[in-house]
Amino acid sequence: MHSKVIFHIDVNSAYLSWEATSRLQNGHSLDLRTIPSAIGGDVDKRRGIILAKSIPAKKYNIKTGESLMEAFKKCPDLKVVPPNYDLYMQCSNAMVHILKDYSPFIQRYSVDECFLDYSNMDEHFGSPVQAATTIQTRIYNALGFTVNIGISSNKLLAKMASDFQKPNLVHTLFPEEIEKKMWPLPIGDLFMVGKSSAKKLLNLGIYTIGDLAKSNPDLLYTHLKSHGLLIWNYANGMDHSLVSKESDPVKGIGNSTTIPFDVEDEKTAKLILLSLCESVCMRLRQSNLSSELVHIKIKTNNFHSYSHQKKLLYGSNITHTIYQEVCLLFDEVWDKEPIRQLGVRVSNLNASTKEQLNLFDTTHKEKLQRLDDSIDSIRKKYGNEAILRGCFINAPIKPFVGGMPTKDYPIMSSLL
DNA sequence: TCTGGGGTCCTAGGACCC
DNA sequence: TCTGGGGTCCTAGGACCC
Repeated sequence: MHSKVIFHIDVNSAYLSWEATSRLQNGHSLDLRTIPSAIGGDVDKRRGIILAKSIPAKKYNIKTGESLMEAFKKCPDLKVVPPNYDLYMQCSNAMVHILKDYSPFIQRYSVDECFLDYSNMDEHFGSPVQAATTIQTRIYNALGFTVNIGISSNKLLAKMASDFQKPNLVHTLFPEEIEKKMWPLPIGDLFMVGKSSAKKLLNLGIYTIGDLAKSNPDLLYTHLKSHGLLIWNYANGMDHSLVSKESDPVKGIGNSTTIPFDVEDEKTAKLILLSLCESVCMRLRQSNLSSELVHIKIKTNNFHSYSHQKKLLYGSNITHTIYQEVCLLFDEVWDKEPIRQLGVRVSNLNASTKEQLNLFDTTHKEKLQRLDDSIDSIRKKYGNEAILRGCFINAPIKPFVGGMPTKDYPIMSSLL
């Protein structure tokens, strides 16, 4: 009847569930999911926002993205725990490992969300709802956390369905159910309708997803350009994107950091930029890529952001080279306002080849490249802070800033 | 005492070329 | 004195996602 059957698997309150599960496995008796709790950053380091919350915390109207201070005002007893990204990656991998038993077509959409193509699989694991229920139970029994699973004939509808009532539920949203299940929802619930689009739509008298579906696409184009047509299609349940096994090639690599204090001098700013370049360039090299476009971003202490970018004549992944370009960009654009956050990003990526180094200055560049290679291998062996540039000694700056998605974690069950 | 960090895609405006 | 239009590339900024 349905040509395709797509599942969207979404971990309920992922960071918080994973932390709760991990604590139970490590002998804690309290389940964080049963009390008002949240995963949050460090207030002292000016990173104090809510990253995830428990369902009891949700009842206090605590929202992801708001500051811890606001959250404490709503719920003084809120239990806040710092994030642990390594744990999240392990849990995510363990879940995918299970999902692979039910279809070869799985797309990791984020650390806590997957699409799975269940088309023509009924004879193996039963009807879509039966299979989804089986998957849910297996994940809970093996790994200790709950997921919502949305089922439909395309990815958009499956994703919308997994967002219905939570936790630990399976929902369908086939095209014939759109009118009843999706159209009454407020416009902001639609995938790809954020704050800004919602505001424009409200001004046009469009309040629900149904209103949007029935609106005139020409009008939408006038006010929201191509994005208007995209969300009109979504409101009508139309999406033809495929569950893609291979993850898209990386388009860019970046790291940014909020500094615990306002930076008012060039020297400190450049130290931070160097530490960002260290992590960005190491990631570049690990992917065997080089970059032809370097980009920096500055956020001031009053939250004004601006950026600057530059094309390179030749691709590079050498820390020293990228750092020099970053410094030039910084000098060209910094307006001397106190800095809260700095970011470095590289894009226009190509497979790195050593040939481009032969054009000129060969010995110098080869030396730098060998330096990077040795630093990389030391860090790989002994950790990112095992080796650091002399300028970081006695400086109040971490010599290596930035998260790196780490691969090849053992699956979780082997840790339990 | 406010307000993270990792991404992708789109658009407007200017430069430049024919 | 007036005054084309098509195309591409580049940049900065904004919107959206998790």
